[in-house]
Amino acid sequence: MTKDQSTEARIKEAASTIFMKKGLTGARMQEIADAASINKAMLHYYFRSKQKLFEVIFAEKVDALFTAFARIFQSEGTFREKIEQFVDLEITFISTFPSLPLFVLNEAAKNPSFVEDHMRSRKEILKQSLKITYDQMKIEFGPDIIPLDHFMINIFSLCIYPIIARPIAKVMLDKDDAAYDVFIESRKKHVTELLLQTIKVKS
Amino acid sequence: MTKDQSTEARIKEAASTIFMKKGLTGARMQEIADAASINKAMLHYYFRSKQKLFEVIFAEKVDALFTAFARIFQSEGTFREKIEQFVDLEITFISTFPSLPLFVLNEAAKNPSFVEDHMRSRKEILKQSLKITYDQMKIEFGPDIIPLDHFMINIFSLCIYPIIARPIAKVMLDKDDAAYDVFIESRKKHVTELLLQTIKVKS
DNA sequence: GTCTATAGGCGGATAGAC
DNA sequence: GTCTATCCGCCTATAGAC
Repeated sequence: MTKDQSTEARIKEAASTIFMKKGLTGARMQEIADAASINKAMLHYYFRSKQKLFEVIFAEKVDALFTAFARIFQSEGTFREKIEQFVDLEITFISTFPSLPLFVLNEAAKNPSFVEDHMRSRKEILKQSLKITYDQMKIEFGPDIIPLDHFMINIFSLCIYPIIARPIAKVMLDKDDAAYDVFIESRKKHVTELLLQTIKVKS
Repeated sequence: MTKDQSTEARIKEAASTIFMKKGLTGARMQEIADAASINKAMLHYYFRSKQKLFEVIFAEKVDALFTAFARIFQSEGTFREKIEQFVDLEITFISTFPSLPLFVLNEAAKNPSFVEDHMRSRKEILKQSLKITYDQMKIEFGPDIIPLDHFMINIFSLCIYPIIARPIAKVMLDKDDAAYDVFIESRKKHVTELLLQTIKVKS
């Protein structure tokens, strides 16, 4: 928490860390204040209430997720290269912020309407990028390919779930943290091949 | 919350509901007491503290998950039938208790050591069942098949993630709840075919 | 075992000086 | 804008009667 930032920036950075780790209900205003090296009163001065502060942070996180995904999809090249890059970048991104998806999913589950409203405006960028890739698939492989819905969900499932399920998967696969990192790294190639191989999967 | 149960059973049922919905920190003892049609004092009489009550419930949920998975794996028949049944039963099970995986993953992330210790004793049943299916794969398809680790994680990812990501996926796929239910149902066949088709995927 | 009443403290929020 | 001091309600937990 570097001192040479505006107070508001420091608060947001601190709140981001604490909320991600403990969730809305688990976080304490005092803890956020400490992490930002200010006192509780300032939190209320800048963001009025805990709820408001949380909503600002949460909205930013959803944006971060969606824009990251959208940017990842905008890679250039052949269809194979696109998938390769997308899987690589997505796994890398989620690995860098491993608590982000669980945080979003969890708070989304607890407050569906709030989240849905916020995402609705963001999804078009993502859908459009994906559509282009999908059309490219159709040209290359013909019209009889995996439905877009399944394709989309498969990518996200295969990239994200292994990272958010780490504590459980570690135990099931008998791996320590280092070994699990290697495993996740190896999934980049595995998932890419799997996706390419299942373009013509029977519905 | 049927009245004709022991108090302890009613408390556990109520606590289960509330904790799953709101998490440890979001849940209120008063709320649990109300749901169980008793008063707060009884909660402490039976379970001493909120933390203890939570741990009992959480342990039960982890057990429920693992034993359900283990039982699902113990299906009989050809390899194809096994995969078919496993995917079908797993998606059905998670759909019936959609907040269970997110609850476990979330609390696991917040308290890794507690969870890991508890699971370590449970995992063997599951691993053994899966190993049998995998050996069957080897006999049928030869030794050059998808690594067990990836196979295992792929199954869970493809079955579980679409259900826990429902609020987000709904928006991305432009589906209402009914349409999303249909989609999840359609994944039973899709995921089965995908898994069967990728047994010989390049590592 | 079950209840009421209450302790005790934590945590979000505000007042008000500087 | 930033701080200290403080309010006040909520929430866990316990005491103690029945």
